[in-house]
Amino acid sequence: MGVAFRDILTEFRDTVGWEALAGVAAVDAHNALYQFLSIIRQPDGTPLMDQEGRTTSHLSGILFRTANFLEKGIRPVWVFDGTPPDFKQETIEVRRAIRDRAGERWQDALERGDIAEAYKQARSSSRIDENVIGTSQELLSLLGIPCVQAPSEGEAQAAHMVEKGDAGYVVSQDYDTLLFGAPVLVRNLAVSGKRKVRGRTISVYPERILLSDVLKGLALTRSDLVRVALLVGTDFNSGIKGVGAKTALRMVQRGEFEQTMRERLPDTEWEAIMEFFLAPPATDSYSLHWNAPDREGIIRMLCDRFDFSQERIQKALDSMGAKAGQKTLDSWFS
DNA sequence: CCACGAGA
DNA sequence: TCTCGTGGG
Repeated sequence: MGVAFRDILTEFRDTVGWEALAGVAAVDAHNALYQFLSIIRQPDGTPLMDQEGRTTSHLSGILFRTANFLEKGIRPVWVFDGTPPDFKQETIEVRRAIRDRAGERWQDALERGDIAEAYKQARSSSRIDENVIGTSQELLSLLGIPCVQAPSEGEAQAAHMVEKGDAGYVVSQDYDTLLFGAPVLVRNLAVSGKRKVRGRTISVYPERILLSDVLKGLALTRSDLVRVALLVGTDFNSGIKGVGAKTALRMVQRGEFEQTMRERLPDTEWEAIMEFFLAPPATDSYSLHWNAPDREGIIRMLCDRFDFSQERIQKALDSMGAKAGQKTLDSWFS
């Protein structure tokens, strides 16, 4: 999921403090929701659920993440996916198959009592359905956070909003938004600063990537960067087996892109994908307004409907209210 | 993921 | 005061 650019971007990732991130952040909703759904689980893989068995992991994630963002002076706008381009269909089907298989393996692992495997498979089985989208938007609306509906890919819309200056940066774990032209990408925007990797916990800091640094540092145009992506594989095409980011970069720098595509990926109609990355559908019809959280509405939704603890929710709401009060509601929630 | 309490 | 483990729904 997402273009595998990590190996060529290491030197362009600078860690930044939270204070440098105050301002408007365009959140890649699909990426954030997937993160919440896959990670907010019990050790055996069971997600948070209400008494009726409806998943609530994403609601927990949204609430506390939003509280933290507002506390740190970050005003999020969530950008949701629209209709994917036709050439994404194959990827979508492959992912569905992987997800379904993971669901089966999760059950198998549970029956065997293999908890670690169960957790791993459960994560991969995460699915962002209409219900997740709907309840997420409902909660964000109650929190006073604006949502933008992308005509096509959310990452493209988020990139567009940063290019326009309506947001300072895109928040996503994936690098794809750079391909869509996002001038600034921020990753690892999680509060805890810790992550479990194979049992060990390591510290992670927010990291910022400037597209201009990447292009300058690698001596590439944005089209070239997309060419590298096409060789390693994107959401819209599978790349060349055995070719990673470093090899692909070398190929592009040597001007071997078209020949390599012709020889190794003859069935990929890359011109259309390239055009999509360079000039993706995006809309200007959105309005960004942040409102004070609707405390009672949030409690009705989370506590009355989804069985959240009233005490916990009150505390989270208090932390948001405190910050809002400091700057006066009008200037902050404009 | 995040919050919170226990224990150092 | 900080780290770590656990529960959250």
